[in-house]
Amino acid sequence: MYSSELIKGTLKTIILKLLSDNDKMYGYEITHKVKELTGGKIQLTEGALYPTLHALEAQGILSTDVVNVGNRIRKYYSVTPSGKKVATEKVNEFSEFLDTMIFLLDLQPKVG
Amino acid sequence: MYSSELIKGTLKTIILKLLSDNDKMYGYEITHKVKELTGGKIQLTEGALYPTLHALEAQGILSTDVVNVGNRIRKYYSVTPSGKKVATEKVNEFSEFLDTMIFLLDLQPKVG
DNA sequence: AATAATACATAATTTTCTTAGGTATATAAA
DNA sequence: TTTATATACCTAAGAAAATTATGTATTATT
Repeated sequence: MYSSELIKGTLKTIILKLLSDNDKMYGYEITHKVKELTGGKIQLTEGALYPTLHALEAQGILSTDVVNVGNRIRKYYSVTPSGKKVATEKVNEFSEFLDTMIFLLDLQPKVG
Repeated sequence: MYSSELIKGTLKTIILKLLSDNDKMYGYEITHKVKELTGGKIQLTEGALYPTLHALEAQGILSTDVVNVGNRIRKYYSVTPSGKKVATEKVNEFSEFLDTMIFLLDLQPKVG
């Protein structure tokens, strides 16, 4: 688990990347997917996640589809057509930022 | 210039890396060095820098040496012996975080 | 029956940064 | 010579983003 300081500012980028790749996901699913993919090193908190999802929806970047699963609701989020562009830009900007930080901190990243 | 959101949480790491490599630097020098090294993509603001330097000093991670240059003062910061360990840990943690983000966002970093 | 997991949400507080200002000296340009 | 720019420190009010702590409710497991 990384110090929360490090993860600051990455939430929107992570959400938009996952939703770009997965067509539709719901909040609870996002937190678990991120935890799984990072081996528990990044754990999104609901207090940060839900307000961010709501904000992205209000900005027209995400759209929602509320589904009933038994007696429980599940709110699926998808990237809107106009949101796709924003998502790509966010990820690209983060990628450039990483390159800058790798240079600045003189790091040797593992290449996948 | 990256969106400020992206840079959030990286200030301490940047400061500690620069001071680890450069023995001693003063605040104004740090902002200019970072701007120079990143081609203007990262510009530290004084309102963020100085309080952080003061906090790191209060924590015993940095020590200061005030020098008179003409009639002006210049406050040099250095990493203390015990601070060296903190600095290394910070940079290492950031390095691991980068690897995690590269995997999570499916990025291909430039290798230096 | 009690606990954990699923699934949503908000509100108070804290952390961190931005914006905007303040002080003062030295240098370059108009 | 006055004005602007650069050097060099600093703080305080406010905004932004996250944490922590709750709250509601259903479903599955022990």
